[in-house]
Amino acid sequence: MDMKVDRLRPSGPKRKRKPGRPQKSANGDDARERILDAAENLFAHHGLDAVSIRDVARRAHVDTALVHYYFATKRGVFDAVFQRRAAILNKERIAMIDAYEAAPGPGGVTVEGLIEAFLSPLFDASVRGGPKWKDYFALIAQVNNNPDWGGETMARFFDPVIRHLIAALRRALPAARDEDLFWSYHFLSGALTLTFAQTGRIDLLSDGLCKSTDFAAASARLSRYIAAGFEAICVSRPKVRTRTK
Amino acid sequence: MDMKVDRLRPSGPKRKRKPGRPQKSANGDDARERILDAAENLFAHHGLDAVSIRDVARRAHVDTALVHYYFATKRGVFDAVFQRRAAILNKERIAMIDAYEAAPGPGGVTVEGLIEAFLSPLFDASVRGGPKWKDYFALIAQVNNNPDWGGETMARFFDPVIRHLIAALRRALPAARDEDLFWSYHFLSGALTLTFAQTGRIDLLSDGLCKSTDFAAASARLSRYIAAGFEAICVSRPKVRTRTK
DNA sequence: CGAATAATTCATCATCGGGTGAATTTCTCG
DNA sequence: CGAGAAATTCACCCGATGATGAATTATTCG
Repeated sequence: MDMKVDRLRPSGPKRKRKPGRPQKSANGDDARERILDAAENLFAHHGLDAVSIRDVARRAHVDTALVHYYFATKRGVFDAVFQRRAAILNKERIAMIDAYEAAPGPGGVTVEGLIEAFLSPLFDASVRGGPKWKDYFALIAQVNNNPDWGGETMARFFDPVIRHLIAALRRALPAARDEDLFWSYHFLSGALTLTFAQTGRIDLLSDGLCKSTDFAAASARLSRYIAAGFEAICVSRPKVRTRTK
Repeated sequence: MDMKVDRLRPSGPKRKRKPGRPQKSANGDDARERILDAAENLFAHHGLDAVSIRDVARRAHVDTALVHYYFATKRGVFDAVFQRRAAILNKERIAMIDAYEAAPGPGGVTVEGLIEAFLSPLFDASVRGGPKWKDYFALIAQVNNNPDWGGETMARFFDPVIRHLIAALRRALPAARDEDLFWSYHFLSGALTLTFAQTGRIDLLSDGLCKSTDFAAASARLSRYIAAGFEAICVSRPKVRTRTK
């Protein structure tokens, strides 16, 4: 329940190996990577607090102390997991948005096109990147909905991309008000997040007709759905009374 | 991390007090209620696993053993919290949908009208019901996104209402395919859930322009947004290619 | 009142969990 | 090889945690 952040002891090797030499093995089979993979999987499926460092160590076939050696603290493990794939992703997403804006289809820049550009790296990674990427997105889903430190963490890692998207949307919807854009993005974020969480909810609700794991089906619908929402909120403003009460 | 469900010992009093006599106090100040309130608040803000029974007991000014006396196990506490407000809510929501279908506005039943009927009891409770209701919804947000047991739990408590909504939507959108309806609802669920989670994310993203706690602002936009999404996905089907690859 | 039952507290257990310092093995490079 | 650094393991601390049985107080009702 408490959330200590002080780091009393440095973690990891004091002096890095000289760069250029192979780090023990070229594939991702170092203990460090194994720990990250194990943590990613467990955190994604059970949540940060439900998983102990011992669980992670066991799954990585590694001693508990080694986890502390590399990451100092449990939160350190988490941050490392979170960080690992974020950078790759963000670079791709910004590139996609820019590419689309530079060369949209014949009709010019559309909201749907922007949303699609923003989302496609995510769905590409989860559909083609294998189970580890799916785990990672499930992890993000957890964080995004954590009322304690989720907002702050997400902001720290993903705000640049999102501001980039919103700026592009603002250009595509010049009449839109900022509040409407932010709330519209917020709803997008929620819809996306629940999909990534893979809760099995839709499987139960639809009696098996739809599958939580079927990101292709979600991807085929989400952009249109969200684009329509954006346009409904941000384009015509007459019916939205924002001065509430 | 484990999820024991076996209940070895019965919980609570073996014989209930005879009904009709006041249960110690008319207001909600019994220990039992205090425990539920404390748990609701703590679980909502920090998540189930991040909160100990001791935390709950401390906050309720009650001995730890009393919590076990009433609810046997930690999960028992959680279920009781979850259950407490669900029944009330569900009854209201079904009534609202039925009322709207029986007497829609001049234009007949619309998707937006149905969504609004479905959502209004929630926003009413959170705006007018005080902080405990807000806590409760934050709790639901946690559950809804929990990949471990979230889907199952949500289904157990809320599926009837949702199936009711979907049936009504099917009538309003006779051309819609079921997969599209389910996925559309899924996105609605995610958007709603993230709003209820109150992560402070939108506050950071919008530099304070929007507030996570401003459910009125969310409510003013969500129905239109979602209705537009439903219509985009469920009405015209040409562009959606569901047979992916 | 007084017995029965409910509500509540106390003391305690066994385990888990994060974290740590020292020891041990493995690797790298001169 | 052999010194030094990195990687990994071992043994351990100690507070927190879920849970429990017995004891104690409060309440109800005949």
